[in-house]
Amino acid sequence: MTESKSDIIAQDIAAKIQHQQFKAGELLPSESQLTTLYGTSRETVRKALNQLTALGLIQKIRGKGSIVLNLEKYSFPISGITSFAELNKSLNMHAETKVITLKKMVDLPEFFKEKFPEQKRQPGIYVERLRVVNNEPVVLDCDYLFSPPIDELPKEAAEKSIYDYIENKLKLDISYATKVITVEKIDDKFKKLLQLDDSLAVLVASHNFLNDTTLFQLTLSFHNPSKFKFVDFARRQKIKL
Amino acid sequence: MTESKSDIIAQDIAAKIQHQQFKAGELLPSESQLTTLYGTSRETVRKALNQLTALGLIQKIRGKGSIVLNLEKYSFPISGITSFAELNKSLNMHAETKVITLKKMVDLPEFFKEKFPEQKRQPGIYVERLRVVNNEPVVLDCDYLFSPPIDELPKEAAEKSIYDYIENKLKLDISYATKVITVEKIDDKFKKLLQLDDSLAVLVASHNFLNDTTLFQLTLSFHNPSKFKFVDFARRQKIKL
DNA sequence: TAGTGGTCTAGACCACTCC
DNA sequence: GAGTGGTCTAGACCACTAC
Repeated sequence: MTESKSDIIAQDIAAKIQHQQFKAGELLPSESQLTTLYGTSRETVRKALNQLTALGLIQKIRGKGSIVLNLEKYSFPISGITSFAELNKSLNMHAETKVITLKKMVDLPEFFKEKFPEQKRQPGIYVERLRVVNNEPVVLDCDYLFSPPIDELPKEAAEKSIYDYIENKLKLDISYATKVITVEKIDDKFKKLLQLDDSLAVLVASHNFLNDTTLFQLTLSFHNPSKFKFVDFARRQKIKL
Repeated sequence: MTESKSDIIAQDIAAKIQHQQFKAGELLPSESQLTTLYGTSRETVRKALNQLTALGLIQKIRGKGSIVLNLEKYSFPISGITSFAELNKSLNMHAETKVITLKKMVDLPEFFKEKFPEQKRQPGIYVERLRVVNNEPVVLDCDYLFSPPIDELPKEAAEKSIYDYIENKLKLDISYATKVITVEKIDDKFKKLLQLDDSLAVLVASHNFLNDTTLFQLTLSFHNPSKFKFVDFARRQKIKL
């Protein structure tokens, strides 16, 4: 799990952008300058810059240079697969997580089967957690973690960060996810937990995969519609499907 | 606007995946095989594969190979900035677009100013379009195209594809966008157009930029909540912000 | 014309999987 | 040990911007 040179360079530049050492609207040092600065080859610098481009931190313009984009102005996209604990940390929210349920099961809960009809019977761990920000319930996260590869889940891990536990204790390699966002009617139990007037909630359903393409987790997140906000940064596709 | 070798290779492999010439769950030819197959260097092949990885078409596993992922199973993510016309084409929907309004203005409409309070006064073209699928109204798209760079917009372009007009007629280079998804109360006019019972709609607000970081378009899309579906593919971030 | 980013190459070494 | 992908290099040529 050693970091590559290009990752380190990307990290470093990203940090300097966030600390306003490189300011929005200004140009980064040129690729050849960065090459000598970091003592590496140009292609390696370019890989780092490409990561920042994909994230929306910079925009490269041929013949000119790399411009630092203004994140805050159009709202910070924190995409990728990001856990609540990580979000919490990077946004400095005052937030807490209440674990409502945590139990082993031999098969998926019924409402998971409805939303994920393609899933076969498999044992796992079911976790229900309420996210509370400024004393208001914001999200109800329902997770089903398949066993194997996840055979145990300590309560502290569910309270703190399941992803941290999976990556650092179990040494599993979380890689990618597919998410589907819809608006759905929810049942009274969840309605009450989220303190909703209406029975409509925003549902984010996701499949989460390890590096070896193993599906290790299914998630159903029910969001209070009035608190829901999803921010995305997208680049125009060159490849047509 | 010539296509690079790596783009062509990525296109080619993507097409073969879609036509099931490379099937889900199977391995692609190895990088060295692809290198000889396309008569290019390995780094070029790797750039192509990296694009497919970012799109979620394949997963690379060290020591093994590149696995073709199963798109349909977890719902086809069509992210990036994709226009309705392009979506329509790639999904084979029976859809039509009704242009409700198309006019030049000296400043943003009032409700745009509310949603985009940071915007300054600037002339532009305001377009209101209703997207109808299977005779049901699905989305109301409200666009404000800044002049410059967009000084004219023929009605046919609004009916067919604004993006096609901007890219191919005006030769402008659409590059990236930031999107924010929320749930909002909407006014009666829009409620009626979308034939909603409720006054809640899903709002997708986006800033759209050219390659040179010029903001050329603001969009407010009001979605019928019962028809709304947003699909996303995300990879775990290596860079922490 | 000088400087910028965009693409491509041929080769090297490493870490990992599989047998 | 043979084959896979991951990283890095030094150099080349091109297209574009700015002056």
